[in-house]
Amino acid sequence: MSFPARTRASILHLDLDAFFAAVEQRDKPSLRGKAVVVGGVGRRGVVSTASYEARVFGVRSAMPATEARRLAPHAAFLGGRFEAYRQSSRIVMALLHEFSDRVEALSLDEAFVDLAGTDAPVADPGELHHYAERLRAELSRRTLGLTASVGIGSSKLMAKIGSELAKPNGVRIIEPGTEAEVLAPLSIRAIPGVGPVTHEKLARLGLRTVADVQQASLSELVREVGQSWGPELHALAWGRDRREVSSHREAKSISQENTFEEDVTDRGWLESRLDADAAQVCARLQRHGLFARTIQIKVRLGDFTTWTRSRTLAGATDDPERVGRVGRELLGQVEVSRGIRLLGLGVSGFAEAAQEELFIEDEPERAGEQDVSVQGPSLRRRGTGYWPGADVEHEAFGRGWVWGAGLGRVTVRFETRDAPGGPVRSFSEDDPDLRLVGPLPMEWEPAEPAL
DNA sequence: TCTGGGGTCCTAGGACCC
DNA sequence: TCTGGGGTCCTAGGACCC
Repeated sequence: MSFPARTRASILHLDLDAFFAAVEQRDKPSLRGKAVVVGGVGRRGVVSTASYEARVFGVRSAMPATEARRLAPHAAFLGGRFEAYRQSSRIVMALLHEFSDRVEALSLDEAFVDLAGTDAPVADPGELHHYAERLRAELSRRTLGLTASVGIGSSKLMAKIGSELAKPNGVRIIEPGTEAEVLAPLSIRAIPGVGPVTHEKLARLGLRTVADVQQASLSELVREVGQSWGPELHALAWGRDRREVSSHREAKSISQENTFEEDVTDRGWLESRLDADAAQVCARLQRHGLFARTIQIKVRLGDFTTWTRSRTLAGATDDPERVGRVGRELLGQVEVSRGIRLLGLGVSGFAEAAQEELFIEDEPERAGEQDVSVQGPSLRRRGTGYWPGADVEHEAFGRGWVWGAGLGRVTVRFETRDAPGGPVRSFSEDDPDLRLVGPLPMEWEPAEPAL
């Protein structure tokens, strides 16, 4: 870490505004200008994204859906269409790659771009502002109306702080040399990595703003938040951040987990869930040509107590039978009678080739090995049926989206992006003329998924 | 009707090795 | 008779991010 600090505003951070909700409003004209909440629609769902109209009522990301319904009972609560979000995300990432070959996607709706060495006018704030506006305009054009906020600064930290200050639908350039003074008045929560726990620890020391942390002694910070995070936090408070934009980050783990509608005490049923999870996780391993050595399960009880159990094998594998078997054995170490709220399975410790096991560890044969049919406590999940917000097509009425579903009925609003104002009709859930479909294709969609 | 799902990174203790 | 010391791997838990 001896490379010099950047002296130019050459890092750009882009953040799509209320991304999931904005895609829904774009594709569902009757929801434009309305409160829209995207998230889990089950009993135990949480909010992924709230439209700005819903935020007026206090609805926020990560909030329990029950609370969101209480705050904004009239809002549209949708289950989410990840195919559509991925589609628009690919368009945005492809656009960013036209500006620089160093793009680091942080999630579907966020990315860093390294502008150094490109034709971006990084030395001229006025020109740079125009440049960012051209990028945002092109983004809106290609995504049919989504908006993004852009921050540009001398580091990842300042670019991200900039896009936060620019929200929604704006640009903020933080000029080199002004970092510490821009940061000073902000809450320490503005620094990425400072969550509720660190916030509380620092508040107990009387530190609330970034300025407070700038003035704090290093030893005090180390004592409170640790040997690694203390010095890091102090540096970030002064705007010192030399992290590079890295376009090729390799995955370190793959996992899958499910929260059940009701707590589960049936061990056999949980074991069959682990087999299903293992199958999906291994399919992803195989798609990426990877093999894993460590298998981990995660168990959450009704009272939110969370346990993990893991085992590292002598050799790497992508075999769902084997991963499932290890998962079930790990579950054997866990008391299940209090009721399980969440069960998950993950793999890590990747290798690019399988290794022969020198010996097979203790792996008892199970009776009824092939009986893995999954049924039981209401795993009414998407994919098995209709959910609010889903794209559907009807033989006679054409394309529309699910307005409501339940009690064997589905209500559909027949409208699309550019054809608003169609009729609303109800159908039986097993009406053969009605089916789930994927999102409509988009002109700027790149041929190959960027992944 | 409290609290998703997919990740990353850090800490700390014990085993084991030299 | 007190009980070195450092490095690496493994396990479990926890903070945090979107």
